[in-house]
Amino acid sequence: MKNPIADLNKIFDSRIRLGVMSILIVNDNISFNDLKQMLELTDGNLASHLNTLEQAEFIQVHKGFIGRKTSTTYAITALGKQSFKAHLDALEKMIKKL
Amino acid sequence: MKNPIADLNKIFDSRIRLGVMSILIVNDNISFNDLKQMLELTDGNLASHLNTLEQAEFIQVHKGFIGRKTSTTYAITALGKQSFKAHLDALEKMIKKL
DNA sequence: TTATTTAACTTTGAAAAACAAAGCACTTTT
DNA sequence: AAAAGTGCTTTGTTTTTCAAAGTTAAATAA
Repeated sequence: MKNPIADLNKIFDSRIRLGVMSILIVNDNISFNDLKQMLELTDGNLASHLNTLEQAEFIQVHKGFIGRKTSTTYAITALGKQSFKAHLDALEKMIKKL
Repeated sequence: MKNPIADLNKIFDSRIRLGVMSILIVNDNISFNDLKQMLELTDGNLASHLNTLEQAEFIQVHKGFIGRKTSTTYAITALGKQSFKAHLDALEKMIKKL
């Protein structure tokens, strides 16, 4: 039998990062604060998970302005979309024996 | 918007425990060694994850014999089955926006 | 104009979790 | 008798998680 977890991406073990990705895959330009409120996290915790996702090039940061006020938003990258979908596929395959 | 990760079970963050559950939900009486080989883990690592699942009462250990040789097998409990399914439902809901 | 608040972080440090390696008790195989 | 397998536990290191506090810069309230 083949190892059923071999195709799961370690980065998506964390339900927080899973949550971020599932939000970003349907919403572009979500702000730090939106994510923080949706996922009910502290600043530091969210920032560090966003960092992990950014290092992996699964998300991109956009620093922009609303008027003259800075506004940071996050978006999923092509690689992120692909990796996330691959992870979901692997999950599905693992479970489809049900 | 409702927190999309609130219903995910923290115990199933680990892809190893996810793997164990996905094997046990379809196979009863899987041995330590079977799991170890299927998931490609060291003894210590597997044992500690099995312990976590046992503490949570998601799996049960059966110590038996094959002939006169000891044989330990693992099985999912009703609670384990229920919790695992609830987790998968939560995952599905989180992702169904796709 | 001074004070407070908000956004988006970074830094720090503690606690928890993951993991490999080695040891162990017991049994079977050679 | 020696080697090997099963199912662990113990030990110790590395990694990860997380909260709290500090930071910079702008916006708003007093």
